[in-house]
Amino acid sequence: MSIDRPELGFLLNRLLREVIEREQPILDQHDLQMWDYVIIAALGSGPSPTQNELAGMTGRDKTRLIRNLDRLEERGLLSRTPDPGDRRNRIVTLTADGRQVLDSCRAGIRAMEEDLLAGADARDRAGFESALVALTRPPSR
Amino acid sequence: MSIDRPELGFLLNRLLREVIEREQPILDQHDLQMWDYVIIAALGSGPSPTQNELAGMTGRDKTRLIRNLDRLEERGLLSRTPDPGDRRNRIVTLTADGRQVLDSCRAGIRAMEEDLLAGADARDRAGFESALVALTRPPSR
DNA sequence: TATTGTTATACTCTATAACTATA
DNA sequence: TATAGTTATAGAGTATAACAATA
Repeated sequence: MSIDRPELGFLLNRLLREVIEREQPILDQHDLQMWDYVIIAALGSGPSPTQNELAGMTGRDKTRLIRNLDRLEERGLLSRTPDPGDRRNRIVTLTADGRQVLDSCRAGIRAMEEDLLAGADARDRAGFESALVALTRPPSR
Repeated sequence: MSIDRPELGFLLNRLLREVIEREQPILDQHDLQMWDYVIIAALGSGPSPTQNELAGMTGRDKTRLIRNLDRLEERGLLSRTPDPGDRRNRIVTLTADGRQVLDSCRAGIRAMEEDLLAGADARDRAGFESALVALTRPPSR
């Protein structure tokens, strides 16, 4: 049985907007749009992907990804190099500068999350994070 | 201290999209868009508001609200009547048909949520719902 | 012929500003 | 003059299709 509460969609929407609003000033410090951050965060969590793979990882359409990559490359935060194995592909890699910006954002965001989650009961919070991870993992679909 | 997990924004975004995806077939059954449902849900949870108040309640811009109200009124799910006290205002009220559609959607959504939340450990789930409500309530701002 | 990256086009959604009627 | 509701216009964001290079 469940507690009586507003619908999940309402609650999740409200909370996500709160998170986005709190992340904005952090990203602004590095002159990053939300999609820029999603992209460099994806690049910082594994081996360098092709643009196509990066599009799949981030959920951004491959045609819309390009503008972001252009800007980030011009700022020296990432580089695009042809794949020697298949020269149709371009491999996207985070530069040292890009890594530094990513780490700085991550630290700021982690601190923001700590502050936000402090608003919940400590025991509830543990269940919240655990369930959130479990529910987000796709059930073998 | 927190468990090691992806960022809140990532998790909340993924879960919200899952919820929206699962709600879509329910709303489709009643030929409702997401905003239509948000609107009739707001109308079903208190005294009949003016269009301006309804815009504030739902977060929808008052100019964009109008198209939704036009469609819903034409379908007989709500009515707009001039406020006798201030004839600039139009008071929006759910009709009996609108109430019936709302109740049907709510039942379907509640069942969907039960199914979705079954994917989490029962104890975690209690903390999840409790923390979600607590974190969504604006801290006196 | 199929695929990657790219560009161009059309379409949708959103934001802003005007208009009317009431106050 | 100011406000609620409405409409119209311009801008941003998005989807789709075409193109060049490579396989």
